[in-house]
Amino acid sequence: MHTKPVIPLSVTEVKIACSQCNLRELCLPFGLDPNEIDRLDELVGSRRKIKRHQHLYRSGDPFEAIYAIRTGSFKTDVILEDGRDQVTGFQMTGEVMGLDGISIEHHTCNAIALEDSEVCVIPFGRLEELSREVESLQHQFHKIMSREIVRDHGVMMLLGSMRAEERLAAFLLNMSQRFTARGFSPSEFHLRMTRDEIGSYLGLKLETVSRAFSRFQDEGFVSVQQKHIRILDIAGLKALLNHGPT
Amino acid sequence: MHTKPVIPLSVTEVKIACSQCNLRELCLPFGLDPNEIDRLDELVGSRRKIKRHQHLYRSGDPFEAIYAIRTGSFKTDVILEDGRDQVTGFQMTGEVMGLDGISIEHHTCNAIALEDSEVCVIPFGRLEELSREVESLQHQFHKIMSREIVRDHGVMMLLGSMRAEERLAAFLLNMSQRFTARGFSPSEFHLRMTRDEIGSYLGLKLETVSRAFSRFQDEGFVSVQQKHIRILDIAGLKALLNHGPT
DNA sequence: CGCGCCTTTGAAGGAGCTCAATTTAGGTGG
DNA sequence: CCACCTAAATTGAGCTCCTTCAAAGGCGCG
Repeated sequence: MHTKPVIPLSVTEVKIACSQCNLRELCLPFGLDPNEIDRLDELVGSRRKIKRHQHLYRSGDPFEAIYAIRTGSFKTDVILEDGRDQVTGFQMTGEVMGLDGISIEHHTCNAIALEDSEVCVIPFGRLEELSREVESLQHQFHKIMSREIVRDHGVMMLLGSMRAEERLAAFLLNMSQRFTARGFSPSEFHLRMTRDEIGSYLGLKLETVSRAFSRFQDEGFVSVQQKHIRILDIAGLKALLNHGPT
Repeated sequence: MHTKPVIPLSVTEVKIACSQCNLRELCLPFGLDPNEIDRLDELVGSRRKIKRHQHLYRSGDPFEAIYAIRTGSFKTDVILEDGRDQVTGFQMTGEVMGLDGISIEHHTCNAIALEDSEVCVIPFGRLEELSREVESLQHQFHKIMSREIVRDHGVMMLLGSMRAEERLAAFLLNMSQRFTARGFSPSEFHLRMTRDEIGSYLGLKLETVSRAFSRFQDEGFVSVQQKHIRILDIAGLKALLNHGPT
């Protein structure tokens, strides 16, 4: 231990700054000038690594910070007293988690890593402080919260008025779009969640999800190999959505 | 007309101030000291009356302000290209509408009055401005946005994993609770929305809603006379929720 | 390489939907 | 003030889509 070699700056120890982060266009720094980003950097003190299947936070935990995903992905879920649970969202890099906790100063859902992941910890009190000084940060934060509300409305729409195959098509198109926004292929990606988790999110049983995947494959819309998805006919999937019931 | 008697201050012309508003405990002024409330008052310039079935705003309208309900009630809905629509929420006095518009600077849903109503118009730019100066206002605004997210998660839970009767029970209990918070009876109230609108919100057809109401009445949980509801057995309704599927 | 978890697929059953008829309430005009 | 008229609500019967229950296959991880 005493002979540990002196490495001036190991790669993993390099301070990861918002200004250097390639996710800044999706995340809190969006719209800030370099000076302001530096101030945000000071605020984002620590980062946390979360292993697959581990909780970032649990429902009931005191709320202290929000989290931006640097690497990996998460699901959030809500659990009822009787044991039923529902996945309320899947989060990807650059997305912010924990906003639900502001309301009652405790988290109201669980955040669980779908793969080994890393998040930036953003102490909420200090974020409010800084956003009182930096207008563009304040506005971007409000946009992020609002976006979450809009997203939730979309899910309500999906759960309330779409058939099983429409829900899955909407889900796949949404994933595709988010992968695209991160510089990945729009048509080929790897789902990190199980059929059961997709089903929970979409208000369907895992068997129904599996059957819908099979059906999409038979129809030539996608190629499905377990969690590996290749979209062959985006227009076809979109068409499924706009035809309404029956 | 010319002989109109001079009334120094007619009741309807009195400036309605946040500081005087009996909804302030539910609304934006919550947690502010009298001085701060006065500053908020200056910001809430105008009020708008909206007649039953009229729109407060429409999806696509440019976003300029958020709205706090002074009297009456509203529904918000989202409409898809294919014509399907879904009610995303019912809003009561003291609740804030329009938060979805912040994200893309346009409203993303319609807000429609369920009865003749009045709202306080809160210009959003000025709200951001003032909340940079008034910490407690900033925090209360964040709480209100967060509450909306939590509420939406609850609806997702309901739509994704509850049976028809559970959904209606949850809906009734939620209404009861919100009426209570406004000083009305927890057990007797008048619904302002139709069965069709309830159904849309709960992801059910209006016939299913109607049948569930009838069933609740047969079981002695509630007394239903069209829109007039009397809850006879709150515990019974709550028990419906905690029994899970099957 | 074996075990467990995830996924796929089949068959039967049920919750909620669709279609349809009737009743009721509330608003309007004579 | 009452009759009318339309919108909303109730109720029934058959059907559909999704669920449930069950079994087998496959992938990945230790």
